[in-house]
Amino acid sequence: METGLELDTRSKLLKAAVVQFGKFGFAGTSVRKIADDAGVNHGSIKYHYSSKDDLWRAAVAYLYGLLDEAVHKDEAEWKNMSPREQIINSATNYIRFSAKHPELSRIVFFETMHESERLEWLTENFIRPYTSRAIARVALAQEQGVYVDDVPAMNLHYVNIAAAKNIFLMAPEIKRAFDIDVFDDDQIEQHIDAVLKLTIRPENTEEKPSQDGADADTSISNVT
Amino acid sequence: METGLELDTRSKLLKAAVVQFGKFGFAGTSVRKIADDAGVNHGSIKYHYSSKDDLWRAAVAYLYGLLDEAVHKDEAEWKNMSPREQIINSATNYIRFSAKHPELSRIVFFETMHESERLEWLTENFIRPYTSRAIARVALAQEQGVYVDDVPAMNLHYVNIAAAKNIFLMAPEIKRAFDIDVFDDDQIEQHIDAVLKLTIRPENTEEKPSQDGADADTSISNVT
DNA sequence: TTAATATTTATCCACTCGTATCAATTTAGA
DNA sequence: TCTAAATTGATACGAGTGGATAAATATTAA
Repeated sequence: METGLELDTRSKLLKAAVVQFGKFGFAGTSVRKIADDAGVNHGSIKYHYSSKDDLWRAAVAYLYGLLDEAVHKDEAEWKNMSPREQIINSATNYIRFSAKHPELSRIVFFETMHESERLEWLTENFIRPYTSRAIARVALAQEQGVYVDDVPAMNLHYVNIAAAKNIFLMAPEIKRAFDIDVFDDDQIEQHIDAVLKLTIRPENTEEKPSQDGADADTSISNVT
Repeated sequence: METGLELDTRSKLLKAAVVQFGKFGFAGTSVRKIADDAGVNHGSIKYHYSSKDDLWRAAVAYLYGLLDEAVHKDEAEWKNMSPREQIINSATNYIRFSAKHPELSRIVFFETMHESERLEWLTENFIRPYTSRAIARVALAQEQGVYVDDVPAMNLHYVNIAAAKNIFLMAPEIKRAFDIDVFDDDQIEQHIDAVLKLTIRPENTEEKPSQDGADADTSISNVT
């Protein structure tokens, strides 16, 4: 049991749970719908996960695992990169993950405006440690001249992550209102390029003499 | 009936609905809880609003009314302002509104990832017209040098609004994880200052000769 | 005061929810 | 093959849901 390899009822339930919780949140999701989507009897949820709450936690932990994997997948190469390149690399990976799994942000968001044991668990186990590290990285990058430094690191951090993922959270709206699919690869790359241009300081602002602005486009977008 | 002045059952229900729908979304909110919060019998909802759905629509329309009012409250003075000052003014008002009524963004967000008649109504009546105008304004401001112009207006728009409001949507998280209340007036002003610094081009980038960077802080933050 | 209307309250109903229970079935080990 | 465990399936239950109905009360007009 629990080898991590099974692609059966248990993992089918997890996948379906990610989708449903991502769309409707904990309160708006019914375990019967999850079971239907997974193609299994709803009694099986009680067996594989002791409750709806447990299934929700499993879905969250699964997604945070994917996030961590995605953002750090090039970590081995960071030692060969400048601070600037590291930031660009992790930001790019974060944006790609946000496009691939908007569910995580949504699930967190659903829980965010009211007290609950779920929120407590979420904060202690994921949000606080994750955000603390992220803000520290932002502050460091500010010192290194990668970000502007006349703005508090916390504000900058929340602007950064919002800039990165908001467009994907709005995706159905945008599709509906303007018939643009922001999950198209082209759109994703365009958004990466836009966010990096908007959030990261031009390379030659302070120290170096002006180099050349013409190919900033490619230099900023094709790192990974 | 319906004079717009009554501060009674009907408006008490509306206020309570805004709060509840903002916290839990349509699916997660029960009309009984709304009635309890308003201090009235839940049967009254059927009387004043014909259904939960109607009450939700009324709450949305009410909030969009407040938004419009907030963003355009200085519109009379726009003719005396430079394009840059207009953008700063409306952005500032938008951020203040986002701090005062994070419910609107949340309510929209709850509906955003799945099809429904509510989403259709929302898109047609509010999102599409509102966003179209906003993106057009962004594009114009790009031409006028207020925003950077090497980024598509749509991406810039979604980064802008995300940067403006995300921190307030994360408020309970931030309070919980770092004990910071982003709704404090100081925090709000700090955030306005940060967002304007991050999204709006420095005044002297292109045309003018470099003037002075020292008081950019006050010049950008105290407009309204 | 009286009659008509507007509003509130108290129940009721059909339905969905999460979950508990237990039988049926499949799988694995001897 | 036989047995025990693991897994799945069918059903039931109490709680909570939105909405409907009609009685009770408050308000207004005559």
